[in-house]
This record gives sequence, structure tokens and C-alpha cells, in this order.
Amino acid sequence: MSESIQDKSLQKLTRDFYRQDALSVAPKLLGKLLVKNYNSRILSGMIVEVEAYRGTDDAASHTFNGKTKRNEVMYYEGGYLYVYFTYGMYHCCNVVTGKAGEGEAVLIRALQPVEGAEEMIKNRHLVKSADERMKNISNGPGKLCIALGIDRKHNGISLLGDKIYMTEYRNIKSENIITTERIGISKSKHLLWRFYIKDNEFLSR
DNA sequence: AGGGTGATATACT
DNA sequence: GTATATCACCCTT
Repeated sequence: MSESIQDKSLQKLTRDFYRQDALSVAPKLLGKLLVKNYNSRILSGMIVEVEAYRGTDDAASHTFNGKTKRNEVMYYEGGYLYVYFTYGMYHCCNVVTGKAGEGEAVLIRALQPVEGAEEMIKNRHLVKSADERMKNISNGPGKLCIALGIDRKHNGISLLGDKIYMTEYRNIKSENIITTERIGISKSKHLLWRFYIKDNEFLSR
């Protein structure tokens, strides 16, 4: 208890939080910290952009056509990481939400680096020259996975453990949360299931 | 605007 | 089994 000045802002998100519906969780994830233990160092970033994906009513969701080997983690109860490989070279990182069997998740689309930016730049093979490049570290779903070193090994990992987890960080006022159509999909485009922090510099677009 | 890259799903022999 | 289309992306022109 010696150094236990409990910083409320860094409290881990709970199972109850993740067990809510994807559409409830998605906007609430904005301003939270995604934390990764990386070679006993901490890499972290504030979530600034997300998209919700939900099984039955969302043709763009991996779970729209039922369970497969690839998407089975999405059917876990909320609080697990769903990581999939796409376009031959990238990974995308999702937070499973809802109750077991529902097949929902929230895609993390962009982070604002908080801790370990130097390491992230190395992971991304960027040259730290200008602030311009800093914005390029984790402003996209594929990029943030490279920056944090997230790949298929992390598929199905619990967010209540110590390898990867999320904590409280900043409170984002509702008037600073923008809602739009999702990016990069062709089906169910009309659904306004993308959420991002207004005027943040680290958005994917 | 187009190419790179490979897993996955679907549609065929 | 094999063939083809698609894909929740990123980078370069």
C-alpha cells in the first residue's frame, strides 16, 4: 500500500462495462487508454476513433453469417480482444462486447500515443523528424496494431489481464463526439456506427 | 488511382 | 479439390 495513491483515472475497465451493447460501448471507449505490455515496457494510447460491429443486423460484421473459425472470439462475452489478419499484411484490433453468443465488437481505428511513442515509431519503421510524422504513428487500424505490436497471437486474450487492457483516462464530453458512417466497408453503409473525438489530430481521416 | 499481400468464403469441377 | 472474388488497409504515384 506504500505507493498506492490510487489514480482513479487509470482504473481498469470492468467486465460489466464490456458486457454492454457494442453501440453503447463504442462511444464510451473514446478517451480511454489502450495499454500494452511490450517487452516489459508499457505502450499506450488514447482511443480517438472507433466503429461498432454487431452480428445479426449488420451485414458488414464478420459475424453476420454466423460463427466460423476466424470470428469465434467475437462470440465470447465482452472483455476479450478480437484480432484478425487482413489484406495480406495488416491486423485489426477489436474489443468484444455484449454477452456470450452475441457476436459483437468495437474496432479500434485510431490512437493518440501516450506512453512509449519512441518504441512505436521503431515498430512502424518511421523516422522521427517532424511532428507531422508523430501523427502518423497510430492513426489507422492497421497502423496502431503495428505500433503496439498486436497480431494474431493476441486474438482471444482477456482485457481484464495484464498483457493488454484498457483504463479510464479522459472524459470526453458528448458534444465532442462525432457520429458518422463507417469507413472502408461496402455493406450496411447507412449505419452511423463510427465515433470519433472532434478535431483530434490523430484520426484516420 | 492502383498495387501489394494472403486468409477466407463461396462457387464451382 | 481448385478457382475466383472479396476484404473493417496502407503506401506510393
